[in-house]
Amino acid sequence: MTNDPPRRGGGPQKIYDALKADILNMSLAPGAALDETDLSARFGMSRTPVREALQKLVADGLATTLPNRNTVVTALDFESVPHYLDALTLMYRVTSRLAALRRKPEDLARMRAAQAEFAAAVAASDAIAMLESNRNFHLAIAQAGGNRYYTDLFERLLNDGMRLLRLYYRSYQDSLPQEFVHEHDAMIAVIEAGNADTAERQGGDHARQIVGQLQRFIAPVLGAEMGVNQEGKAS
Amino acid sequence: MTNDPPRRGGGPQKIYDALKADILNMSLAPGAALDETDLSARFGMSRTPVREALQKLVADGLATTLPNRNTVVTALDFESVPHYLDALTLMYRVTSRLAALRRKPEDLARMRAAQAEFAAAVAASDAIAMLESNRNFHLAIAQAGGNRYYTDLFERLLNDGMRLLRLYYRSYQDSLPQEFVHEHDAMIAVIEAGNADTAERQGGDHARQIVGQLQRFIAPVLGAEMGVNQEGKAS
DNA sequence: GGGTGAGTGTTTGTATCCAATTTGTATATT
DNA sequence: AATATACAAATTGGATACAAACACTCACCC
Repeated sequence: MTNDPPRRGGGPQKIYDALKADILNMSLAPGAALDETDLSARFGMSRTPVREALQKLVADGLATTLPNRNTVVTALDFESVPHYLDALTLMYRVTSRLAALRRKPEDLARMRAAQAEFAAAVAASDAIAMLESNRNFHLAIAQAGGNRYYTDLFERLLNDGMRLLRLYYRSYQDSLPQEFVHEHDAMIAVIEAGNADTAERQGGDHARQIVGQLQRFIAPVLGAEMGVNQEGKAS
Repeated sequence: MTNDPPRRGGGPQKIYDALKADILNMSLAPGAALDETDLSARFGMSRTPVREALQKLVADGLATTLPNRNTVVTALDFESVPHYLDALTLMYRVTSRLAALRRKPEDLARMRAAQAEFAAAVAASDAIAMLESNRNFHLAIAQAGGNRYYTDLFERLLNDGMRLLRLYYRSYQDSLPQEFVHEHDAMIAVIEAGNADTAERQGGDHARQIVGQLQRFIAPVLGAEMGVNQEGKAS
């Protein structure tokens, strides 16, 4: 039993992974400061690997920086949401179609593993695990298509989706719908059968549901119903 | 007349810009080593900004690195060319359609400026300037569409395309075709007119031409015609 | 000739230090 | 009270130093 010390080079990745997870599940809020000196103390490393990790987060669009200013978690920019949803819808269709055309047995195994985690998270009402495994499930579909240009874009879209949907589910007290479990199962079956047209349609439908979720999220709760004629009196 | 010293923070960007240009025009060949210590000496800066620039190139896919190994210029991977062309074709259509739907006057001005540089480069038989201005022209079209998810992917595709097409034109002694100048003019007119269907079709046609160029590049020159019956005697 | 180990040189990853820039706070002025 | 100014503290950008990891060469052995 050898206890080899870790080889050099893993520091930045460890910091990156931890911060990325916090950003994606909204533990680190949009606009939150990512201080080199704080993070250096928190992870017990010098600022050099911290800076490298932050640069990677910036490259991924998860953090934003300006010269001589501290790095912050990237905002969820309302103006870009329609652009996001447009690209998400297209890429759900593209990745699903390609997965149906090109998937291999090991791709299906990866989808099924992620789906099992998704189902377990839904059963446990664990919203964060659900969002992570959902992301991993759809990423596995994209990877099955084998085109890294599409996969990279889709991964960025899934990352942004995780943050947006965290808001959505949090506003519904993390109540998770079981029908998505069935939908994922159906997706796997169609991709396995190589039915590209149906896969693409399913992908598009799935994206439309996300559009609906985000539309519900921004729907007014009280504004149209709350009486404003008398101070402090709700009608 | 004040001679202010440059503010801090521009070092990495300067290195990045210089290396990126060299990578895109194939002055820096695929696989070429990007040594921190060499570059530190070349740019007259410490390794810290060099490392930052290299990390950005890695994030852009233009350089590739492994732990404790030097960074190299990313290979032009033959296996991914069909994936590349698939994504390129789709994204030419998407960006052209969006540009026709959403362009503003300043977008058109930017397209026209890039197109003027393209025409001048073609007239001067300057292949590198032609490839750069072609990239800038098509990027301006993508930016006119206003969706940064599409623009980012398209920019990556245009970068890779610059490297591939550099090979193509170099193998034709940098002979540049005039008809692309007319095609770009036609694209601008259609986008200005807001004709999304025609714009999309033009985008797809343009991509198909690039497919044709790369197919010609890999066509055998001698293999099918050169006699091999007698040593050293060509038939 | 081929394989192995030791020694040397080079490069990379990280820590530490220095200096520029920004931010926060205290004090003075209106 | 509001604003301006001065100063200190904190953070970032970059340089330098140290050590781990790798590449290369040479000597030795089979």
